Amino acid sequence: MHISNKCSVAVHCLLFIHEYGQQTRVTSELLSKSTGSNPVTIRSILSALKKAGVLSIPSGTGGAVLSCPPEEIDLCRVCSALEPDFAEKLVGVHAQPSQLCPVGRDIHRVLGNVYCRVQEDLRASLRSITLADVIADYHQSP
Amino acid sequence: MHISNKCSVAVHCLLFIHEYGQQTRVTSELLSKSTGSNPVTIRSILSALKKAGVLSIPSGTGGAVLSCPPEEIDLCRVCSALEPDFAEKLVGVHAQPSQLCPVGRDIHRVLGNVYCRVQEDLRASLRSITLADVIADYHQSP
DNA sequence: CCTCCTGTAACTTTTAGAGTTACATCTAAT
DNA sequence: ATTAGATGTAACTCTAAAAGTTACAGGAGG
Repeated sequence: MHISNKCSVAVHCLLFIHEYGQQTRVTSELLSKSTGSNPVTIRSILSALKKAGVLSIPSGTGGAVLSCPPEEIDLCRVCSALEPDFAEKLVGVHAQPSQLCPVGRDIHRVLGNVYCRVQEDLRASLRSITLADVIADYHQSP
Repeated sequence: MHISNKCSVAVHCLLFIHEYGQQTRVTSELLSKSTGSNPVTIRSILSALKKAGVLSIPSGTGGAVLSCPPEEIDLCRVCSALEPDFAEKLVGVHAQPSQLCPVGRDIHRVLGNVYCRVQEDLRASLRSITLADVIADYHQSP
């Protein structure tokens, strides 16, 4: 029923890297402490973001830095990096409708058409929010 | 990462009831056969839709009928009936960020602001699709 | 009053997500 | 060169939410 919290952890990491990436070597260990997730999960998230061209990690020495201006890192890009077909999986579909029933035979096609619009709307919504927005919000007082 | 497939089963049931509710007594047993879900799950779904004023079920004798024109049954209403806070749960948030870290202390507030917009967009998207659309699609040839 | 249905509660099964352990590999510094 | 500290991944376990299952009380109509 929800997009996995990897997305939230990823945003947390990106914000952290933006704030401290210049001054500190931001390792998976450090991000693990800050997020409360374990280092392996962090590494798999950073690895996915790296493949998506969002950040880079000097091999051997470590320490993540953004390789893209925050305005160009939108949430759709982040979610896609973590889970390429996150939008398709948004709404679950029952697997075994009866093929003997006219409704059952057609329901997958019908739901596919319907959810397709919802998926595109979701992607558009996520595209409209960038890391720059998150950073701006972070710097506002509570 | 997804809205539970109850939503899909619910749409399946509503479509089935619209198509056959006049001629047949549509019981949870029958819907169970058509959807491939078990009767108790069906009953809990129908029960929720009943509370939302979408359909009615004569007590004792059974057999669901729509109590609302299909144009007024949108997917947001269906999802809300099944899971009142489905939109809030859309994107998972990591539970234990470090309170010792400036980013960790604020991340929940920031993510709340960000996801709020996504949630409202999702609701609007789901509101734009009604059972009438689903029925129209169903009656189109594949 | 007997049968068929719904409404629910309690328990079990399943499964996806996250955590854990382990280790190969790379780089820089000593 | 060797060592220390980092990433990249694979394999396994743990956990929690969703769905299935069993069971039974209660209403309506023949």
